[in-house]
Amino acid sequence: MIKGKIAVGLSGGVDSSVAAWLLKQQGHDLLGLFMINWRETQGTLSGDCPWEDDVIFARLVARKLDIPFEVVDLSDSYRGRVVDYMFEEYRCGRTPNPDVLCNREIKFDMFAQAAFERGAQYVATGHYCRKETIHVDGVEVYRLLAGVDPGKDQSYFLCQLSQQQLATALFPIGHLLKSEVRSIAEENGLATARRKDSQGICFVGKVDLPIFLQQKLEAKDGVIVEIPAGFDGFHYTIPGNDLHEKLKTLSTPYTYQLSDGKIVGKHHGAHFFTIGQRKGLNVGGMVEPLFVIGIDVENNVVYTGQGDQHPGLYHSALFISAKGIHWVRTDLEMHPGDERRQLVRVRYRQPLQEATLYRMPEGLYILFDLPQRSIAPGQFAVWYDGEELVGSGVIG
RNA sequence: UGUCCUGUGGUGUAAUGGUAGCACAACAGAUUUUGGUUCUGUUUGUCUAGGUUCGAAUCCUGGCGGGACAA
Repeated sequence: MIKGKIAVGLSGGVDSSVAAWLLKQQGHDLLGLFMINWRETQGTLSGDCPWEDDVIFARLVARKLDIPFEVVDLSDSYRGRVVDYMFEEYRCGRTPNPDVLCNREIKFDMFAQAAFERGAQYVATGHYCRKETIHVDGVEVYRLLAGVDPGKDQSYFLCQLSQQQLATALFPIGHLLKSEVRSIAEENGLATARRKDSQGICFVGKVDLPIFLQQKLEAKDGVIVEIPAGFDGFHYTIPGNDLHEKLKTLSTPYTYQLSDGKIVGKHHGAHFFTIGQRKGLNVGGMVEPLFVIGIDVENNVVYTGQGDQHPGLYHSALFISAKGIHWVRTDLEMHPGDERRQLVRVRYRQPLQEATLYRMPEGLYILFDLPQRSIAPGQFAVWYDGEELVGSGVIG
């Protein structure tokens, strides 16, 4: 039962506006909060202060609903907990997911604290996902479920939330379709009804990533190497009975050397690329497009393969170190030796994939029924039981 | 230095006398609360100077550039 004041994170978009409207209809005591996460314009497209327009819309909605409104500046925390992590991951040749961190570290941590300090008991957001409360052995357990709109489910971005964080979280629009959200906004005269959905890193806005990254990561000229499809280091299945060894091999990212291929171009820093990337390589004259299949930041080499069927683009397994495993459903945690069938995705909006999870002493192996395209270290693998998000982890 | 071959958009190629096409790249838009992917669209070219021809990327000559062989 929801009791007490609810702080709604108003972003100036239609989703959070409708979330607030619905709560208002239900008669809750509301507080609208707008958070500033990023104040700089360096590297951002579309020019100046993207949040200036947003805050105007957020305020309009708050006024319309007749609820108190306040702006909280969390840009220092955002820089320290999200942006610095981003730079660091890219520096290591990995591909971070700032929005997953933003939810774990900012919206459902710093922002929630700010809400609690203002007397709120709950924090509501405009995410397309649902929360359900059940009882396990007499203890309340929160389930994080996919949004009902199959095209908008955003549970992926909340994959790092804890039971504690879920306890005070509310997702008022998770049972609605995007189209329904739009029409509710339209019918009730919310100013955000027709605003374009936000894109890009949340609260920073659309950025030109290489330029954004160059604030902290320096450009270094290096070579682009094409690895032939016939390279003998690829494997999706391997013979043998030693499951553990097999999982280790299948989940290890392929590594290459200069001598494994031929130089086809130049780049300005291997750390600006990500696995699976096609655009930006600036290498033409190929029969099929080139995709990034490996990044060596030590030697500053970008390895590529030709065509979307190149074997270097696919892996049938991935590994998550023991300390990188996160259980949303802590009561369903796997222990060394356990094995479980789950549905898995390795990026937002990817259709769920059939897979088997193997918990070993050193971590968790996920073996897919079908090889998966461009699994990028640094991204989050998220596993579901049906529509319930059970756990997640950073791909190693 | 001599002989032979070759020179098409940013790159790789197609068109051997009749409107210069394709792929990749690049750029733009769409999709997308990460990165990336994907979709759609757009831009850009016959090395140069002459000649033959109704008409030349295509044939001829010179120049320039590249490659191979020769010494």
